[in-house]
Amino acid sequence: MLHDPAQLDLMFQALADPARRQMVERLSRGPASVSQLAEPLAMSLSAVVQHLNVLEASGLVRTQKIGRVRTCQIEPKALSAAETWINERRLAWERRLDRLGDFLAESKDET
Amino acid sequence: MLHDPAQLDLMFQALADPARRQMVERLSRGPASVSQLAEPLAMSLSAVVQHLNVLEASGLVRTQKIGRVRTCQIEPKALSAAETWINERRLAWERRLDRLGDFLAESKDET
DNA sequence: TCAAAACTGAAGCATTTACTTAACTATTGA
DNA sequence: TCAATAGTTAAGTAAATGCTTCAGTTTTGA
Repeated sequence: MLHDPAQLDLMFQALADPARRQMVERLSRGPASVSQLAEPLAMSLSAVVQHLNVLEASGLVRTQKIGRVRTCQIEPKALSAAETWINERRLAWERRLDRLGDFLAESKDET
Repeated sequence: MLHDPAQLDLMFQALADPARRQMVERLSRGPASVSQLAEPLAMSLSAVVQHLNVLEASGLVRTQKIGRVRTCQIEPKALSAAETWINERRLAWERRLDRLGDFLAESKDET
């Protein structure tokens, strides 16, 4: 599950659009309806729904419809998958730089 | 600089492709030439160069050409911009959930 | 009851993406 | 010197993206 390439594709792709990031920012401050998400965005409601579908497919956002209102909220776990991938890369190159540092320090000692 | 939407677009877009993530993973273990990056990928060298251009434009990767070999390495600072954005969202909803928890606890007291 | 509110879905369109092949330019090692 | 190596660039293409408009469907409040 974790590290599924296709899952990460969808996640990063979802975050690669400013409108969708804005929607995620809004939702990180609390649940919202589709209309509320649309309000600050300069595009049709239809376009917002399409962005929302992308976010939902990526697992970043979960929605439930009650009556005629669809309420959206962030799925915290999903975001951490992206975070984990980035952290692992960072760890890898930090470890590498440490080893490199050690190597250089040793080389210096050997003069 | 930090939080520049266009910059984040490029970054997340760059990470939204499995081939490019694989290249980043390879580079997080140390510098590599274009051919070395291409070796595990089932696509033409030309395609790899194009992916590399995307990574370079996003700021995630820096390259320098010496002789006929282009050597590529990760730009650590760039990755942390994406990390920061994600962390801020996580912080926002964690704070919100805390407040919500407090509110629910208080409501309970008031019975 | 019935118009307004809140979406939803389909079709169309311009742009971007992710490749391909092919032709090209430097560098280098024997 | 000169063929192999390493990469670059351009052109073409199929598919995906990010919108639009328009024509629905449910719900709901007066």
